[in-house]
Amino acid sequence: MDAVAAQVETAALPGPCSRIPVEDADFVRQIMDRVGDKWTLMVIATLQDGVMRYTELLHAIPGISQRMLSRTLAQLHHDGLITRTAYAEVPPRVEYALAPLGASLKDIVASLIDWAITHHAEIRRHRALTGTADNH
Amino acid sequence: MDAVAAQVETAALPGPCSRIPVEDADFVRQIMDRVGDKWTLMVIATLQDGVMRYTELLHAIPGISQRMLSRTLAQLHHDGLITRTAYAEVPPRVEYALAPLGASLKDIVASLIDWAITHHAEIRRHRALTGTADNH
DNA sequence: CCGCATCCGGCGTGATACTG
DNA sequence: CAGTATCACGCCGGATGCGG
Repeated sequence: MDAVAAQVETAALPGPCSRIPVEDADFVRQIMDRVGDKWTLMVIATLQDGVMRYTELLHAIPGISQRMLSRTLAQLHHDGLITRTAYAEVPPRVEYALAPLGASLKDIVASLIDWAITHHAEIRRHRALTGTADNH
Repeated sequence: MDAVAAQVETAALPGPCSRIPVEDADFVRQIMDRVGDKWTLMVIATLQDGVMRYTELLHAIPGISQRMLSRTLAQLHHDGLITRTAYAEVPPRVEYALAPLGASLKDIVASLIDWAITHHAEIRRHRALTGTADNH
């Protein structure tokens, strides 16, 4: 956990990055559109474990639909974050894994998950305080 | 890489998703639903600089609508990630800033942005290769 | 049989206009 | 200036069907 945190700090250290360069803001937004998607994050997080098949992912990510899984996998593959290996066999088998580019996101996503596990109780407490108002 | 092989073996173990504790998986998903939202990430990233007003945020985050900004700010405030300070004055003034809980996410979000800036060129290149950037 | 493209219903999302 | 109400559109999810 600390190792991961250290990596995060290392990545965040180049201080002046606190403000997003205006000329990069658009690119950042585009990337965030992909990476900042809940299913994308969940898929990458799940693929941390290694090679997985379509149905495995479908089962490992509760609540995701086949449509969204297919689309997310296609996007990730299209962006070069994951690799897709299809075996022309019977029964058919398709295996997904993190490409190097996706692996570079691994630590960050792991940090996010770590943060979620660490702070979810606190968030739920805050939600309870602010009022029941569970957002739609 | 040997590390990759190790991960494959880990995945081969019976049971999905060994990284995320099963009992926390649901919580992780819930948190990811919030944190894994593009606007949430953009708002937190923008608030890294410090205190900001509604219109400032609206202008600082290209493409966000008033509705989504209000909603996102309300959610973040509801979850205790940001603070909301309203001055009963004319003209009205509302200032938003990261709460300690949100500040704990700062480094991770900064890493994400850093990653986006570092790799967006590579992603765009992959997109061009995979097909004419055509999303069916 | 698994992987995934397609079709349709419902809801979240975004642009505009309006209120305090 | 800060935020809400309204409406039309586009995206998400579930079921179905097909190809390999």
